[in-house]
Amino acid sequence: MGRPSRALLSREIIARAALELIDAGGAEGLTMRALADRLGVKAASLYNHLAGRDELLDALAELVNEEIDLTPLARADWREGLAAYARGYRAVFLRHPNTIALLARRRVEAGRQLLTYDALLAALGRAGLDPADAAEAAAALDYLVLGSALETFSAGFTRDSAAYRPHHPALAGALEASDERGPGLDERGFELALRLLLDGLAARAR
Amino acid sequence: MGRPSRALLSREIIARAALELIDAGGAEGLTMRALADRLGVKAASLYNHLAGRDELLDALAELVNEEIDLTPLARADWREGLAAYARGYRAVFLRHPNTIALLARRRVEAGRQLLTYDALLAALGRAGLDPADAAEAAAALDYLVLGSALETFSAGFTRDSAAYRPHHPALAGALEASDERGPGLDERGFELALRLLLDGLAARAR
DNA sequence: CGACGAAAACTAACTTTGTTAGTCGGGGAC
DNA sequence: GTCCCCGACTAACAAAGTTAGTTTTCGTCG
Repeated sequence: MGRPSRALLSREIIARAALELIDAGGAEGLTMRALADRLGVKAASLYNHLAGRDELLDALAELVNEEIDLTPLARADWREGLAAYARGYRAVFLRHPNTIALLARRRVEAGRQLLTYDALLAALGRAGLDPADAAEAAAALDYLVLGSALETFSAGFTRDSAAYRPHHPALAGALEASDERGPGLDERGFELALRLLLDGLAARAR
Repeated sequence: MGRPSRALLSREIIARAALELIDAGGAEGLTMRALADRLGVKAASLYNHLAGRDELLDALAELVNEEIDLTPLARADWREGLAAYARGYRAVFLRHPNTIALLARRRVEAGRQLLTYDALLAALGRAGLDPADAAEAAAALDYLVLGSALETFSAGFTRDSAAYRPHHPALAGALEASDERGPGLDERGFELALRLLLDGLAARAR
């Protein structure tokens, strides 16, 4: 075949196809051959644009991280800004749940990461925290946001809540009471944690 | 060779060797052949005890989760109990950081997981939360604990804090101020989040 | 304008890894 | 004492990541 008139691939095109593949078929579906197939190309061609699978995952991590909206961090109302940022972060991983296993613990494109933390710390400064407190608060927020993105608390409880009563009464009672508030325990738990954290920071800032 | 006088392997022996391998050499080092080598055995023999690699990861997840000390959750002082549990959980993953990528999003041995959540919810009930609030609080704690176990906030900042000043002034200021409090930003951030969460829950319980 | 080198696709094949099939020998059950 | 099952083995396959070497096109430099 030889070189085509116009390039069929690019780092970004490949990463987008990889994300689609993972969203549709889970993390195990992502193989170099399957990815090449989806792009109408042979696996070896991918290596003209990426050093290997590991760099593919880097590109994927970049792509997903770019979906996170940083603009809320610039808002004048620091509290609403931090909350909106945290919700947006969580939403991205709810949209791409299958990427989590692949991207957990992967260091993100440095530039964007630094930008994010700088904006986060600036917002915390605006909240009235001194810089050392702001550093700790940023770490705290980071933990909450990442944890809530990774974990689905309620997914582990597949049975009817009554079935837990014999051996796990506290669990059964909590699940039943939560059901009466409607679905969305995960989200309510996230919102609770977010509120308590921001309340605490506001109090500390005074 | 035929069958040996006494079995060389067992599900648990294999899982322990796998954990050692991962702790020493990272997640990529865990291959069926390398694992068998470490046990003085051939790879195929592992399949007499495990259905496959996936079940090996299940066994590994069990092993790591068993390291988490649940006894604090039974303490009369609910607050100290929850804090000690959370610290212990985090400590386990600090001890086995390389397992995180493998075990994130993996459902844990059902029995122990249910036991944990039941104890967690009982402690929250003792704190005075009504059951529906307790469910949300358990999710919130879960997020914090998992997030802080997975992420090392400060690991991304390898340069001297002054080097960030030109482009990321808020970040530079926060890192410098934090350094003056000594090392351990990650831990301080975790402790901050934990304190604020527990404070908030205590207030809500009243 | 023509030659040349780099880029980007290809084919073919190698290596590593997970896994399965089938073999062999020791120990407990009858 | 015989039987048979368990748990080790050897051999081999398939899938996946990767590399080598080929071909064709494009852009650039005389």
